[in-house]
Amino acid sequence: MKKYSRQREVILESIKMRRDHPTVDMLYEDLKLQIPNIGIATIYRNVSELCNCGQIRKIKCEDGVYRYDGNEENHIHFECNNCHRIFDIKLEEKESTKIKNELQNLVNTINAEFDKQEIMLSGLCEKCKKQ
Amino acid sequence: MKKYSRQREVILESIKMRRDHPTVDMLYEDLKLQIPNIGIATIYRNVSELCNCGQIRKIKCEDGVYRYDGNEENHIHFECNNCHRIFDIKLEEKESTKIKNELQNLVNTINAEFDKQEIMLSGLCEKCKKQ
DNA sequence: TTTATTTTGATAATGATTATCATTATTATA
DNA sequence: TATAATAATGATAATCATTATCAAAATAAA
Repeated sequence: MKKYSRQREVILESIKMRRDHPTVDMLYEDLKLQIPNIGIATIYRNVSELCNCGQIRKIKCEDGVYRYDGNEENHIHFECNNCHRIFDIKLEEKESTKIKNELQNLVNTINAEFDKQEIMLSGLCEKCKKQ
Repeated sequence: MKKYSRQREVILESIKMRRDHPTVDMLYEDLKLQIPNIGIATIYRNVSELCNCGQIRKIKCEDGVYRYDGNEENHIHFECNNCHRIFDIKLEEKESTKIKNELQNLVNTINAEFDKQEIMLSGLCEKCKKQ
């Protein structure tokens, strides 16, 4: 049974708003401004819950700290090896289904049932490659 | 300057041999049989080094623990949501270049410089979907 | 062989995440 | 509406993978 909480609402709203793939700590710093006595454990609990019910995505980065993503568009991720920011690369509908089909075919080769995908690219972002 | 060590040699050999994407702990348990007094810090140090020089790959799984992969073939990963094993899905040369080209095009849309990719799929493996 | 340098193993420190638990907030019911 | 039942919170302790430290051992160079 899911019970309403203002904390969960504010956490979800913040993640959906932001495009910088925040860590729990980043969310904590930000949300303290709205709910000064919010506990960091509450944020851990809720991002975990929100991932489970598919409202946000968890992404694993090079530094090993989880980041959270509320972008609902079809997209893949690009992490810069230098500044370690994560960029969303939007997929057009056509591209997205094309990639999904290719991946589905690959999954068929091991007779598995395909559910989710996470494509993480890395290299140098536009800014960092100019140095 | 890289100095030889038997430990590093044995660690690399074990990772290249295995196809089960071992964690550091799994490697530790195994390698103790060959080098009984090996320290777990030595394994951490060396897998990290071997990743940096591109001899093996590090993969991040759902449980947050790093696993290591010495498979040199072009492949992507599939993690079973039930048994949490990780399967390699081999890419034929043609497929591999096709995917790389598609990803290259996507990276171009954000003007970044493409270096590496990691495609992680998930769902149910052949065995687990039969239950 | 001697010296310089790197690696090792043991272990302490770190840091992100999870577990615990009394208190508080939300929902259901009388 | 008041009360009981249940779930969520905040504080903090516990966990656990990984990293840092450092004296001793191994390797390479002189």
